[in-house]
Amino acid sequence: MLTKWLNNMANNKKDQTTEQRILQAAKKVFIHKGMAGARMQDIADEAGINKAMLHYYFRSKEKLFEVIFREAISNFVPRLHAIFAMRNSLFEKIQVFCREYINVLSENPYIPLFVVNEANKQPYEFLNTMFGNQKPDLSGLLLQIEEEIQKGIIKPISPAQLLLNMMSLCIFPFLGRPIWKFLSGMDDLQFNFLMQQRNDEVASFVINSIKK
Amino acid sequence: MLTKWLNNMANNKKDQTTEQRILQAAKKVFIHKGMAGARMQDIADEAGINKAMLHYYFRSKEKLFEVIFREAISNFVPRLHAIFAMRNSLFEKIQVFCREYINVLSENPYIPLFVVNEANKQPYEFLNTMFGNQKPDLSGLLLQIEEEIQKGIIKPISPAQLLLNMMSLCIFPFLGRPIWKFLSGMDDLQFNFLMQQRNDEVASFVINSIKK
DNA sequence: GTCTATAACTCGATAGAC
DNA sequence: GTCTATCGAGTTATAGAC
Repeated sequence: MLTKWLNNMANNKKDQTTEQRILQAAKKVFIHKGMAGARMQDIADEAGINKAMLHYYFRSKEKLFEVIFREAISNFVPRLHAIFAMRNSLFEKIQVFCREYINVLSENPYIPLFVVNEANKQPYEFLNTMFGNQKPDLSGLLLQIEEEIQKGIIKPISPAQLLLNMMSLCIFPFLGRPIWKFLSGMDDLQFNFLMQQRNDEVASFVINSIKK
Repeated sequence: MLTKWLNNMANNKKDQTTEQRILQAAKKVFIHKGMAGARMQDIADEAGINKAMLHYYFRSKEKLFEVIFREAISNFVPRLHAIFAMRNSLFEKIQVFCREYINVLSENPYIPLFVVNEANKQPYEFLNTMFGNQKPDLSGLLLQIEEEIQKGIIKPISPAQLLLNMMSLCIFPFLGRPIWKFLSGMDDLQFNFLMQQRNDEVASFVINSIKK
């Protein structure tokens, strides 16, 4: 057990357990090709093992996919819930929303494409599973926006549009990354720098737009 | 020929040629399931014809996909090029950019997911084909932003971030549509209304944020 | 042009030796 | 635990009658 744990700590391929190598390979292949496009053979090749081993460890392609997916969102969804449940001033909320969102996605840059694809195929079923049958409650935030407009603190704007704007600004770059790199000619290093910079700037961009 | 043309004009299924019905069905299925997830049987069923007819008209699944895709972007890409090539004031440019972008995508709401997916699989090859080996030139717009900041017309902002913001605000809603519908509880009608409203509001949102 | 039947192939899954 | 070999379901693609 200790040996296994020690092995787990090493990132070196040779020191990884087969199970870990499979998980790492599957993640990569599923992200690039999606559930339908991914082949067990691709995953086996990527992991440098035999196809039969995949079934030995995870029984089926579907189960393997599920493990990957649950691991990916297990850390992600609670943080989303937390963001929507916060009780701060609107400007603070916007700041935390953007920072947390971009941080979470920077750590898991493949999640947006993954989620967007599955959600497009099986919206209700997939998203329900993803959010553990408990969808984040937007109404608190939407109501707060409404109130701040009434009070004259921010400029009039449709609360739904404002929230959609925030989501767009935080999520899109991770979906459009290859397109942006192609158009701008940036390399990975430059793109990552852009994302880091963005972490500070997005909230300001939103707040600048609505503050009086 | 005239008869065929007249047939083309009718949207009624019975008056369409088999070829048209296949294309329409294929579009629908490919959008919902992606290239890998789509089944020729699904397309045949959707078109109300036999599977063999698909091959009679388009030889292979790959060729059919290609036809759908080329048709989809043939109208799309030139308009993108035009947007970047415009010679107006920055605020006018932002307005046209957002309006044109959202208009184009409202007419082809499936393109973003399509492009984002393909671009993630084969960035360079795919995007080059898509843009006809002639990538839109961002530098004009980026330079103009730089200049307006120097002149003190707009607040300081990284030109790249500003452009990425505009793209995010215009494109993301079409990718995140099912997620947004799930979270907000909106139906298709409400969502489409949101997009129409957005057409007017996005440019204002951007301009509000950067104008002094 | 359209259909039925079936060949050819891909891919997930399993059996069984080591 | 790991491998090779192979099965069987599901799919793309084609042959051939009408």
